[in-house]
Amino acid sequence: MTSIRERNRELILRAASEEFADKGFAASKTSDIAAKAGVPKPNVYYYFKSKENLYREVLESIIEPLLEASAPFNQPGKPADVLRAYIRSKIRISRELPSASKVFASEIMHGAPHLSADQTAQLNAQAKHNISCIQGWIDQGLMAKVDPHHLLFSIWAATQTYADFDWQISTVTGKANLDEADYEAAAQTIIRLVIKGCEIDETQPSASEQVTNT
Amino acid sequence: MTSIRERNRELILRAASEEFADKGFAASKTSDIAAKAGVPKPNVYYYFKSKENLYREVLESIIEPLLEASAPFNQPGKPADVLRAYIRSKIRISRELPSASKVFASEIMHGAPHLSADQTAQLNAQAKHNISCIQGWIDQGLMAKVDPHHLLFSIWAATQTYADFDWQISTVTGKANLDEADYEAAAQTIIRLVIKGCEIDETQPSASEQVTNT
DNA sequence: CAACAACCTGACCTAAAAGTCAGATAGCCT
DNA sequence: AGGCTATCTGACTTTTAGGTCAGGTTGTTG
Repeated sequence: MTSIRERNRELILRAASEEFADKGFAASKTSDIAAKAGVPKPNVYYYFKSKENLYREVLESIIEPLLEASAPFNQPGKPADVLRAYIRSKIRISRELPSASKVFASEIMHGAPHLSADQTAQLNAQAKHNISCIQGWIDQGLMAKVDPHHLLFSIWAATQTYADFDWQISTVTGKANLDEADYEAAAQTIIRLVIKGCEIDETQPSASEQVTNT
Repeated sequence: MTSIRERNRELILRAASEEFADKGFAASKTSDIAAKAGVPKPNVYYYFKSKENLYREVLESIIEPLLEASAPFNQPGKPADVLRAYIRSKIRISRELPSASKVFASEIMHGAPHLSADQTAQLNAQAKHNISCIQGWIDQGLMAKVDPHHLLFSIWAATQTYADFDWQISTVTGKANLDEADYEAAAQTIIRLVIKGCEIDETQPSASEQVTNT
């Protein structure tokens, strides 16, 4: 059993996630990560070749959950149902993987210098798919003409914010940690904004009623 | 005229904003900032005592614009008008002060370790005011019962995202830089979500029609 | 119970980047 | 002009943190 290896890698990865989330890549010290994980510094280098490698593994750990959050878009469904499920997935990630979420956000903020071309492509492809899915709904007259790009940006931002800006959220709400009810209220607020915002205006003729040109 | 001083400070501050926004505080080198500003490194230390000081000044530069963005909440107005104006102010900041915005976001993400107690208090007081303003509208039956905290968080997130996650926005939209029309579309999308989301449901009795209990 | 591999560790090395300084130069005021 | 202050600068010091290594310990397998 190589469970020593797995256990230690896990400990270090977890410590690294928190440290990178707290301070960012550059400001995090491998010695602090080692201390937090309860192992001597050279062990960090024994299991992960370098600080950058360690960082990349942390980053990698969030990619799959992020892609999976788009699952609702990958099967047919009514706009409101898909969007609702998507928002809930996104909020769940912010809640359950706050450190990795923050690391990812920080990475994106600085231009994704550590993301591989492949990872970028995967995320981008999924985004493109979600956008065309929304555009399809609009074209079919199933939802209002809300710019799909900006709609998605708003959903990403509103859901990510619970991981990324947890300090601000804590400060403003006065709670050190949000509980189940808070996350539920957050999800419901975002869902309401999105679903109401996507509802077809009675005054606006739906696309399907309009003449199609070219 | 001490315009040499002012000019140089300005050059360095601008370079520092960009550098800190791009790479974050820890990963930014004072020598790079100096190079970008076109001055020798010791001049950076001559005008600003330390890297941290320089950072704090960059950070400070965004506080006032941020507080000012809440101006619509500080004068009477209908919910929809106030929220619309607020969203436009926020988007304008993301567009016109992208670097400082990013530095601020990064600072908040990492728990605001460089913000003074006073600055924190000011920002928090304004947030509290905006929240109670929204709560007031709800109590008066002027808008739907949307949790004011989460509503604000969503607005902050959705508007900030155009500065913070510009890389993502560029990648997904395929445009290196957003133009006037893109920002207008962004503003309109967010405004639509917020305003529709805050509209009173016909099925839900307004607060003013309900019995008040202590 | 060897002997082989995996794992652990304190002490060390090195590079990079923050910060300093002594002395040069330029602007400004009387 | 003379002198006083502000500004500039190359070369230097110091600190910090990433990374290494030789040798020890522990586990595992025939």
